[in-house]
Amino acid sequence: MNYIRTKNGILVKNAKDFEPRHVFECGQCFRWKAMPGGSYSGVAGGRALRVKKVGNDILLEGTDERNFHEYWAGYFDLSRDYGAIKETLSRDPVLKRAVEYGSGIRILKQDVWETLVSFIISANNRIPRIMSTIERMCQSFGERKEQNGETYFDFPAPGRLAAMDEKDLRGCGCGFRAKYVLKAARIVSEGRADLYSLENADTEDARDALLYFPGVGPKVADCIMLFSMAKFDAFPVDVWVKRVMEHYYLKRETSLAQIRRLACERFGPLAGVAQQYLFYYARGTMGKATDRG
DNA sequence: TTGCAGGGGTCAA
DNA sequence: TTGACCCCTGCA
Repeated sequence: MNYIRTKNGILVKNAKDFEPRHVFECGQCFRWKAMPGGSYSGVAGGRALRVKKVGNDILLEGTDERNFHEYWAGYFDLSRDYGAIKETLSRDPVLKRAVEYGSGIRILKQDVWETLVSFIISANNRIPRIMSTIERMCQSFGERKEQNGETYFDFPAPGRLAAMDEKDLRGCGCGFRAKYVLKAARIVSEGRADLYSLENADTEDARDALLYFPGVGPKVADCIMLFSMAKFDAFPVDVWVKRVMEHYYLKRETSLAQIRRLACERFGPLAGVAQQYLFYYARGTMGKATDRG
């Protein structure tokens, strides 16, 4: 990819398949906030960043070239050709519309531990509350850092959360998910599961391993694999994806497991990317979407 | 103003 | 297969 250094950041040139609003509001991440003027501000990988579209370019403010290469280029999946992915998916007439609607979506490569906890919290929950719960957890238990005079908080490490009580986590707004987060933290910090090795496992094996965590069912496991392990054949089915799949493809009430199976057959190794376009399309066009950040 | 249903699922029975 | 689960919001 092409980029130039600026005074306090990196300008990625001709990033035509990168629209910050699509990337940050398609439901894959919870720590990016929309700022006045259309930029997004967030924390990932222990680093703070501001992201803004400038014409056809993307300005990443608050990083240097080293951190850009070490972290952000991978996080934003910048080496992948989403134009080619969209072309392939657009052979399907429904996906063609969905891809046009969310043309700037990219699948982020997020931290596995943070993604595990975030999606445990997402169960039967709404986006604004998920975001505020995670932010409170970070402020209460995450490492405090400063960058250009601004304070931000890292996502708390497994050992840090493992040392807490259930009531501490309830205090952050986790609700009934507090016990799941706590147990997951203890499993990871005690070395009973190696989250980061799952990236190298095949999708079915990684899925089985994730289902071992309390609070992780089929949908959450698929989200973790798609949004932190680049397993693009994972197809998370939530109510919106169920809705859009039944409406445009299946024409009848269908079980979650069956929708997942049919989608994987139909979309193959790009099923997860297709899911993101369909999800964003459904959220924007099908009925009420009152809880969008 | 108050009350109630329901939400980007999972668990347990 | 079904109800309970935190708690906040929208709506009657």
